[in-house]
Amino acid sequence: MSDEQKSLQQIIDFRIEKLNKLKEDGVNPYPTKYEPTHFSESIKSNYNELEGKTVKVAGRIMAIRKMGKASFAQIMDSEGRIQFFIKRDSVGEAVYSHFKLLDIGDFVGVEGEVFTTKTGEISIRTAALTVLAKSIRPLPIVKEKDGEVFDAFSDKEQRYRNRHLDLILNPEVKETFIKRASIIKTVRNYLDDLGFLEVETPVLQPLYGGANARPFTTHHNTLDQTLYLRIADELYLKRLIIGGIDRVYELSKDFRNEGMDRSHNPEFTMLEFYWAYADYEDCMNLVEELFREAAIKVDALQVDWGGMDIDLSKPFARKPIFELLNEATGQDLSKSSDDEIRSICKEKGVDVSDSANYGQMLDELMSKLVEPKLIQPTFVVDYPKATSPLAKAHRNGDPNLVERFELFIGGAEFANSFSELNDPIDQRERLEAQAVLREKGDDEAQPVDESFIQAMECGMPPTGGVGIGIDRMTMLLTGNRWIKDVILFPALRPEK
RNA sequence: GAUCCGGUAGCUCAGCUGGUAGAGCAGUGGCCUUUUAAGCCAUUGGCCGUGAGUUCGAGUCUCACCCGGAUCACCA
Repeated sequence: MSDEQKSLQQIIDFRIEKLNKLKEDGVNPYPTKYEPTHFSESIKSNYNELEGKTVKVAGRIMAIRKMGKASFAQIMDSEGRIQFFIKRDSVGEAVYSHFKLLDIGDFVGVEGEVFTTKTGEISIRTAALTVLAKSIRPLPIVKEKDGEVFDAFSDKEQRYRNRHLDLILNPEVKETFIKRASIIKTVRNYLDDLGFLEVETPVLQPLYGGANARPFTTHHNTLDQTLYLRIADELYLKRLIIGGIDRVYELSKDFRNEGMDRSHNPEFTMLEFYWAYADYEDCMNLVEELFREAAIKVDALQVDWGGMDIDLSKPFARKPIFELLNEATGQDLSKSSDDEIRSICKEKGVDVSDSANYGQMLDELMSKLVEPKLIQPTFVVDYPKATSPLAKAHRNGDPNLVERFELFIGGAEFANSFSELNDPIDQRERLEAQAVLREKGDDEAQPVDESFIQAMECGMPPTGGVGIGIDRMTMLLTGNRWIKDVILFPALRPEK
């Protein structure tokens, strides 16, 4: 009996039997079309006008309560659920017998007048019942009373592996993805209105760059060429800035061949935009407004994120990284040597590898001591040059700093931005320094992209650039703590 | 990658210090013409994640592996 469990097969067999009975009785269980006139929730909210009127609704049967010669059942459509009442004396023996062959999970069309039952539930008194699709595999049964849910379909593995069931049975899932679409639409509209041009750049790249991460590798047969799935769009978008597209953005899937956890999925959605003649402060203002705009659209100006009350309505804080680090360590790290910083790491119980350089140690101190405390939206500004090979040196003349910010909310990073480096000689030196790191075994350091540097040598205007993790933004604005809950089909190990 | 927790019927779960696998829902057969976790009677359904081991005997104990989750590590 193949790999199906016996009892499941039994259920399926029964359903196929019913399917065949319907066919034998001249019912097409899979017709081509049905035209509903109304949806469930709008019927309820417009009851005063619709009472006694005939409506047609279509949806999936989610509950059946049979009482001999009359029954109640509930169908779910795109708006919600509504109950219909079906009586043998009203629809006739034949139709009623067809109804009795239906199961939870089947699609039906119901036509009848709107009324209220004795117990006060707005319902449809069925005059005509149309089978729209018979299901043969059972749905998990979830019941509910007074807001309390029984036997919830809650196993995370099952939910992610069977997203269709998750969507049917856990209404908040659909809600999250409706909001996700709304957030993305808001982002697009916002940038479009400012004159940014949306573009598409290669996913398959001969050389990857624009971030520090390990890539996925693939191979083009005809070209007999190794290609990488992009880890960022940055270098291509800057070529467009060089080419004269002064405001440009891309909403794209990026791919990073790294660990997975509650905030990392191997493929994820990233917004990057580049803005000629602007600097990182302009970008900061834009990002702040963009977040607020999106939050308003999905009603999340104040949002509970895993017990943290995040307030996006107030101006975001802006703090230099060394101010935060100095507060956290009680030392002026901007004036400390590598060895001094190493001993501070030790003192504060922050693990760093022996080979960690200045930038990596500061990174580590930030992520252990500072970032978890950045609950309300905070722009951390003015990063050390060592970890920012694509950012412009700070205008204040400090040779160790670049004009860069990262946005932290609820202890997590949401955006990364800088005044883009447009000095081709400096850029070449910095990428070559990355290449040295690479040779020393840092497989996340970026390779030198000669054609990118050559493009920059043709002249690149001063530019502000930003990357925003759209999945994380969605997590925040929908109150979800797991990236898997904002990605419809998150990466999972294959089922054996 | 490390540690911990979990995997038992289609679903949600119980199963004590080893002694022949349980409930509710769903399903099936009845009864039931205003129910709503509908109800009542009867009833089907298990490679107890996989594989070894210990034992007279393993869902239960040991080991390995697979899948998921949590924490940490790695990582924007």
